[in-house]
Amino acid sequence: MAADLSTTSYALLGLLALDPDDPAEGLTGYELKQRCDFTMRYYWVSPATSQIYTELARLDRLGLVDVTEEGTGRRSTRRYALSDAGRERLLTWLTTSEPDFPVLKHPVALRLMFGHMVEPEQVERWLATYIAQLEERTTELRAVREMLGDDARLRSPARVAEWGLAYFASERAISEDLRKQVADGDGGPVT
Amino acid sequence: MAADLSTTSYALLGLLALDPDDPAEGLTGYELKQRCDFTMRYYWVSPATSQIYTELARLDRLGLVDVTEEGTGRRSTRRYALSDAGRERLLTWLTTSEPDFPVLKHPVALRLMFGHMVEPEQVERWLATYIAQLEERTTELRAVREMLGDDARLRSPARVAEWGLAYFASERAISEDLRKQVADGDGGPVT
DNA sequence: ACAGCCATGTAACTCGTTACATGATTAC
DNA sequence: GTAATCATGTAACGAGTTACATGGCTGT
Repeated sequence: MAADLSTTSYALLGLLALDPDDPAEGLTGYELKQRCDFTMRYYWVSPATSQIYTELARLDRLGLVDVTEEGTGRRSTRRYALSDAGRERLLTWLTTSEPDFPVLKHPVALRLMFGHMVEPEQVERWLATYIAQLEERTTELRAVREMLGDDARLRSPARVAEWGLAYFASERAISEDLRKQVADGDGGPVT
Repeated sequence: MAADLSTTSYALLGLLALDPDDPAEGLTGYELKQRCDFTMRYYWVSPATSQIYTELARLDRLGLVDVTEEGTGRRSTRRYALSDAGRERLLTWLTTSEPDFPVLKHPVALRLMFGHMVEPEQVERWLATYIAQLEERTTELRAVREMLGDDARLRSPARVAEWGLAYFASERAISEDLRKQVADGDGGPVT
C-alpha cells in the first residue's frame, strides 16, 4: 500500500486539485493533456498522452481519483476528479517531501560546450535560433499568465508563470550576450 | 549502420574531444564520470556510472572510440580516446542537428504551483532551501569556471560555465523575490 | 463526404536508474 | 591490516516515448 508515486503522478493530482470547473465534474485525460501542454511543460514536462491515461488508471486503482463514466455510445468518456484520499496524499507529499534540485537539459548549452570545433557562424546560428524560440515561448507564457488573471485561487500558478517569464528573460539576456561575444570574433574553431 | 546516437552519447564524445591530456591517451570510464559530475551535470545530466560503461561499449562497437587496454593484473583498465570516425560523427551532429528547446524539471516551481494548498511557511521553506542549494552550486561552478582559466582551447566550456553562473544568479533573484512576496502575506492556503 | 478535433488505449522499445558484485591500488 | 579511492561491469526495473489502432462528434 501507498506505493510511492512518481513526481509526474503528483503533478497530475495537483492539476486536478487546481481544476477551476468547481463542481467536481473532473477532467478527461484529453483535457489533462492540454493543461500539461498549457502550463506544466514550462517547468516540469508534458507527458505523452498515452502516459497520462496509464497514470490515470494507476491513480484510479489507488483510489486517489474519483471516476465518472459517461457512456456516450459504444465508447465511454471518463472524467477524473481528485478524491479525498487523493487530496490528502497530495498534501502529504507537499508537506513532507524535499524538492530535488532542478534538472536542466540544455541542448544549446551542451553544443556550445564544443563550440571550438565548429565555425563561429554555427554557434551564432544556434544562439539565434534559441533566441527566436525563447521569444515564441515568452509570448505563449505571457498569454498563460494573463489567462490566470488575479483570481486568488490561481495566485500560485500565476506566480509560477511569472517565474517562467523571468527565466526566459534571463536566458534571452545571456544568449544575446554570448552571441555578441562570438560575433566579436572571440570564438571559432581551434585547429 | 550509423544507428542514431542519443544526445548523451554525443556528450560523451564531446568530453573525449575536450580531453586536455593531449597525447591521445584517452580517459577511463571512471574519469569520464568525474568530468560529467564536474561540468556536464549543470546543463545536461551526469549519467550513472553504469551507463557510462554501457555507452562506451556501444561507442567502441561503432568504432567511434579507440580503446587502449592496460592489463594490470587480472583486471584491465581501458582508456578511451576519440577516433577519427568519432570526431567526424560528432562534427556532423554539431553541424547538422537542430538543438531542441531546453527541458527544465523544476521540483520547486512545480510545488509552488500548488502553494495555495499549504501554509505560507511551507512555501518559504521550499524557497529558502532552494536558495541555499543555489549558493552551494554557485560556489562549485565558480570553482569550475576558475579551473578552466583563459586557455583558448577551453574558451567554449568556460563560456558555458559562465552561462550557468548567470542562470543561477537569475534563479536566486527570482526566488528571493518570490520569498519576499510570500513573506508579505501575499499567499497562504485558500480554504 | 471528408477533415479535424475529441477521446482512449495497447505494444514495443529506449534511456537511464538503483542495487549488486568484483577486484586492484594507495594512504594511513 | 584496513579504509578509501580507482575501476569495471551485470541484472532488474521504472519512467517515459513513439507508433499504432480505434471510434465518436462537429462543421463545411
